[in-house]
Amino acid sequence: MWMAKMPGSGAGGEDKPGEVDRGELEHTLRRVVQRVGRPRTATAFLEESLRSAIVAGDIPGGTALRQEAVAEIFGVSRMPVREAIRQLEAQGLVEFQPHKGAVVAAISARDAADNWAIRKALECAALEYSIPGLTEQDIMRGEEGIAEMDDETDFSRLGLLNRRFHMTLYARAQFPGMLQLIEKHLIASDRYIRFQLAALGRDKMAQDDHRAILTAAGKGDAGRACRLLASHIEDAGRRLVAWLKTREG
Amino acid sequence: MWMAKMPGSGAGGEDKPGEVDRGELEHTLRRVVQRVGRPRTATAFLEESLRSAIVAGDIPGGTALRQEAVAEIFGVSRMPVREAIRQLEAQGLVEFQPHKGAVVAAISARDAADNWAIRKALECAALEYSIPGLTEQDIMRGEEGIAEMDDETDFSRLGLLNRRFHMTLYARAQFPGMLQLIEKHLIASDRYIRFQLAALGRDKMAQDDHRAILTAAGKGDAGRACRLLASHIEDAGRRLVAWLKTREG
DNA sequence: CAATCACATATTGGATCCAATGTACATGTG
DNA sequence: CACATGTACATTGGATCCAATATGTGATTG
Repeated sequence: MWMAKMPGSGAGGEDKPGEVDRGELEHTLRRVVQRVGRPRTATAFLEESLRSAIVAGDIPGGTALRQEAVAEIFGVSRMPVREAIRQLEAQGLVEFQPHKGAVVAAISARDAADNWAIRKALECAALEYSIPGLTEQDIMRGEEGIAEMDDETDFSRLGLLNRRFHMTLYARAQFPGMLQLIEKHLIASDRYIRFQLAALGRDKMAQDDHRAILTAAGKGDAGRACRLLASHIEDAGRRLVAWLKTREG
Repeated sequence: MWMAKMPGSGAGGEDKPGEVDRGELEHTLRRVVQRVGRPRTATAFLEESLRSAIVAGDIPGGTALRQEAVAEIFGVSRMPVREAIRQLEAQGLVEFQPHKGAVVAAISARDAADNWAIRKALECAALEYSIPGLTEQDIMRGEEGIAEMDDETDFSRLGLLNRRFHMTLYARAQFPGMLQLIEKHLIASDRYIRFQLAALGRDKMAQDDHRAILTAAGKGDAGRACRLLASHIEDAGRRLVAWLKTREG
């Protein structure tokens, strides 16, 4: 059984400068293992775990993912690690170079700008498609989501709640692939949001935006709702990118 | 062996600009080979080949991709096949089930509607970002592209030219990730366009659309260009989806 | 002394083998 | 006869081994 022999083998923690701290990576990954549970294949399990750890910021950008190290930590061979890393590369979470290996994609102002521009385009379109189909129940769920966010103090859950709120707005759009693409980019933006939250604290204005958007959507006023959503995303993106640029420079 | 080795590839490979005469030949050779698309790894080679074959319609939707069979055809082991299939799955070109295998994603009206909705949202946004930066040279290149499409009779090249034309329109948007996403969906839509072309023949109206969009973009009239592009994509999508639905039902 | 080359080492890419899983078909039982 | 079960086969998942490639270090040579 591939998960049985987790502990024991990799205890010797040698930390060379400029490389991954094996002990720390091992520790965080083990925590993630608990959270994710065990799916049908080792590859899927690794993919879930690594993605979760990356978007949660547990593995910082720039970290090299050595196949052998990851394999030992999870108690599997290098092969499922390779396949999982391939998948993560296609999802843009790691950068990969043949014969050199994979590193966790670094957080950058450029990527953030990209992500927010894409989100703005897709989410506004999805909202427009979704509004005619929104039910009162959807609106109620949105209000509950906003209230939950008001009460939430844990930054890591805040990202999840924010994502869920946005997705409820678009839930009635007829395009499942579009929704999947949006969710993927919302997950990616979680990394950035959490980064900013940790440094600047939470942003009260976002909640006002959320309320206004939901109200407009509830009235079926697609034009107003889309304009509000556009500036909601654009403002957040602009603030984030500006802050990241000061950090980079 | 599945590919020829590069001559002299073992050397240090540092390219010093200026006087070093020796390494220049090697360097230029390497660049040429790279532009032509020399695959660095078997996995990359398989991914390219399979994607090209799927997009071109050489492998029809629904076809099961047996790892062993593909491996034999390409003269490699199953492992690079597995990794390539993983990548294709992440790109949405094949559907994958654990322990069952991969099948080429089927063409469906539903997926087409999804693809066109996503493209409309993303391409309109990209055009708006790009227009302020468009140069006269870009416009000229667009005109050349339109002319090339007028003359082209080969359907498979027509898709490439159409894609290139669209991408020139968006080339000046500062969001590389957005452009990459658009190109990915343009490639996916090639499958559908080719399908339709083969059945219905080519669509003359699209060329009029292209000219009108390019003219508006050349004048810097972003509003008009975006409206035209939106209806260009929407019309084509609607016609395609309607046609696919009659085929399915 | 600088540049280059040769060699050692670490890491990934690919091949082959074995195990696990799913499917099809035959067989037994109500 | 319908349905459950067991078994054989096909196919994929994972482990281990070997080969190819990149990188770092020290010797050599001009």
